[in-house]
Amino acid sequence: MRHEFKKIEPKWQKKWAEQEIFKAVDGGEKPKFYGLVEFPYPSGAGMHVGHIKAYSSIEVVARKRRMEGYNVLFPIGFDAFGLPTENYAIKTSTHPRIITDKNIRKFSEQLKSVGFSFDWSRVIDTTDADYYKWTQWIFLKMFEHGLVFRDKTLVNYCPSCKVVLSNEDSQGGKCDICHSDVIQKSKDVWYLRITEYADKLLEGLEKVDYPANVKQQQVNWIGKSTGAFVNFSVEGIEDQLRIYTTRPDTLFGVTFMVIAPEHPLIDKYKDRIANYDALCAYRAECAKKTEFERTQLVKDKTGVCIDGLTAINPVNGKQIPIYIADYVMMGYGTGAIMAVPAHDQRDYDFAKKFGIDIIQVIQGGDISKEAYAGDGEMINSDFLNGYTNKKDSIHRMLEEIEKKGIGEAGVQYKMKDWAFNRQRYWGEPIPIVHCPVCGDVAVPYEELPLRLPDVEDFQPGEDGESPLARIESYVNCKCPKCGHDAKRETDTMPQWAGSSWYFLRYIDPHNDDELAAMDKLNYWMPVDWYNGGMEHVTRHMIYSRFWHRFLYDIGVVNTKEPYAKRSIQGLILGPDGDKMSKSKGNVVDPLDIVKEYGADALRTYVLFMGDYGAAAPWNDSSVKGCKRFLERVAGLTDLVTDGAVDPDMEVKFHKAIKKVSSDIEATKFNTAIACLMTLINDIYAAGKLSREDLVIFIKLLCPFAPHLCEEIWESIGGEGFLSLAKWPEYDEAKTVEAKLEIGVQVNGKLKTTIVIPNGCSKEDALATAKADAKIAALMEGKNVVKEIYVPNKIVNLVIK
RNA sequence: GCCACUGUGGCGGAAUUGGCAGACGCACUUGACUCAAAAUCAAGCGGGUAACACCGUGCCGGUUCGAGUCCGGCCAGUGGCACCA
Repeated sequence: MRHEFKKIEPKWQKKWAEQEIFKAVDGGEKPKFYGLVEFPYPSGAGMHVGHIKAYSSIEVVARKRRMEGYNVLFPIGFDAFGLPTENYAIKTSTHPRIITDKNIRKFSEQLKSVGFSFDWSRVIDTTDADYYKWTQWIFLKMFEHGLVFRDKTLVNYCPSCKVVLSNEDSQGGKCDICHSDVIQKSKDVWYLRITEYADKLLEGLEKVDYPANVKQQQVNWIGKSTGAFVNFSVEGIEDQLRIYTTRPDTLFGVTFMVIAPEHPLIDKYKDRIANYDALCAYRAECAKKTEFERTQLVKDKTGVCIDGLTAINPVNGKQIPIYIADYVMMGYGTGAIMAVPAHDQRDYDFAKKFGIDIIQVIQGGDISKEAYAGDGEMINSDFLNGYTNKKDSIHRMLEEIEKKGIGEAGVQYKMKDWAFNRQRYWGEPIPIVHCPVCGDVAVPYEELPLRLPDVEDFQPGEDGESPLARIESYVNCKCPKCGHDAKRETDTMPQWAGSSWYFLRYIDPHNDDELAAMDKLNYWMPVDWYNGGMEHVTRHMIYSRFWHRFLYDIGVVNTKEPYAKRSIQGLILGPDGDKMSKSKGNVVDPLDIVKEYGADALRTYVLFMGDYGAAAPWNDSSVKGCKRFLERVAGLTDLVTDGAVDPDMEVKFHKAIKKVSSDIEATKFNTAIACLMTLINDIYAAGKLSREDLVIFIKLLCPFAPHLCEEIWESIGGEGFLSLAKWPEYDEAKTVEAKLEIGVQVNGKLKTTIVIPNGCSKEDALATAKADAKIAALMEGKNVVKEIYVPNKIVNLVIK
């Protein structure tokens, strides 16, 4: 048979669609498998080869599971709210709804042309009011449970996109969307109290099957530290200066304190501060710096001493000066620190610059040169002197602190609360009404969805106001509580909202009464296997785990964690080895590949190109290699002959079933395909194969190249769809050859190989080895000191 | 600076976890077929040698009968976090 991919690929795609063979059924006797891939953002550029690689892994697993007799849910949808579409809408004066619909159509066609076995009856679109109704519903539930709050604070603001960004969206001080510098701006911000879930998010990681580096990154992101809050009294004022430290046991080494430039203490006591103007000038200077500049680790510390406020060290009564400096951040801890220059490099640099005393309290290092952060005996520390164990000295100091009532043990997280509003049009409207009498009032649940009104102009306001703010009919409303004239919140939710729960909606996508029915959730959840990119490990995954855990806590879902298992795909780089980008002109369009080599070749190649988790450059010639392989597969039909079973070939097939099966589970798709290539080489070398063996071969290949395998199945009179046929099984006893070739070493160096029967005794193996002419020559006139035989693996003779 | 990972032919990458390094694919070379080219088929393909020997998994050392794999110390690179108190 010839491999006419242009003819057979559309043919089978049509048949699968018509007979809906990938449609998931809720419930039943079969075991369930819920495979999930990160749904695409339907950009105008269309599908990227990266999408193909990302989806092909779970595609292969889902197809294998179906053949193994599972009831499989493998859905797809579109994460369609967001800035790129809105920016395109502004540029082209086209409504984002029109653009989104067009892009979704294009994406769907493209996905279908690759033959992915998605259940197309469950497609969701986050911009569909029937969908975002439930996004809003979850938000209101969080509001109801005190997880939503509003604050006027300094936020990350992108002056180019005119939008407030979360920390996650402004990593490195650059806007995640347009990459311009993010500035700090005082704004009214809606927050989700994700920090309240920090411990639950950490705890949840213990039971899930994520790659170790993924877990590690999430742990780092949450950034839990344990330490103590200590209150320092300040001479002449009522308020205490509260600090957070991880080393309360170094309290005797405190020689100054530092507060963040934005610390409220300064304005509160400006009358007592002699150099208030200088402090304000310094503060203005800091505000000009971008977050990025400010967080650069610099030796050259800046700051100003507060003239008029002096703190008292609560353990020894010493007077200590207070500085403001921008190396202390308002956003972490209490925005104030006790500085121990002897044992913290930042404090050390600051003390050196400002000529402040450095008191060593931990023995070790050379503090004339740098701070000592290691362990050692406590010195100059009164009752702590002589302690050598960090844990013990911290414990002892905490006792003292609590006894004196000057503080308490506490924890801190690097993770901050989630800034949740955006001053943009193309997002879920935040269902809150501002009433002059009642304050912030939730839109009643029965009024959901709160629909996004149509507007003509999507341009954000100059002062960073949402385009919705200009629509009076939308803004002006009555308070749902008291009926007073009120105004709607006009900001929308961030891009991450819709993707924080989408996997739940696939389970029950058309339910008008609930986000998903509990019996269906009970059946399908958790997601058994979720594949995606490393870039979503700290944002989307943390957010969705947070939402899911909240929904669990209020009894809406049945599992604490949404994803039982996570895998990560590596990037596909351009043929030049650089990251693919339009500007570099090294982008590969998957549709071009489908046209030239076929969907099966494309699918096979993206999984064959290398270690699935690692980045690898695209190589057109290698795609050709995969196409060549598929042509040889098609040619197998011409080799089918009746006849006796070839025992060598039988072992090869059983080994292949075993390897392909286990490699798929281990995301080692490259070696699974290589194994089939080796097998086909062996078949061609033999020049024939049985019909039964051909069936095994196409079953093993079917998850990778389903169109061709279906076509072969049909051509040899197979019944029904191969995609639903039974996955082959192997017999462990038949995976081992009767005779094995093993290496023979002399003094640890390989000299030759011998053939021995499988499971042969040490004596026989050694005798065979010694009988070998080459080995015999090497042993001539030498004594054998040691004889090693590792069964079925190696013989090593140590001679002198 | 901190955390995690990686380093193997001309290239992408294998190596049952301590047991024949380089599977499989690409590229390349030679031959067959062809008027010719492409495609296909056959053979070869780490270095070295006429052939052996021998040398080879970033570098230095160690453990072991045996190390790509384990240990110690470097070097280089990737990803993430980052004045986090």
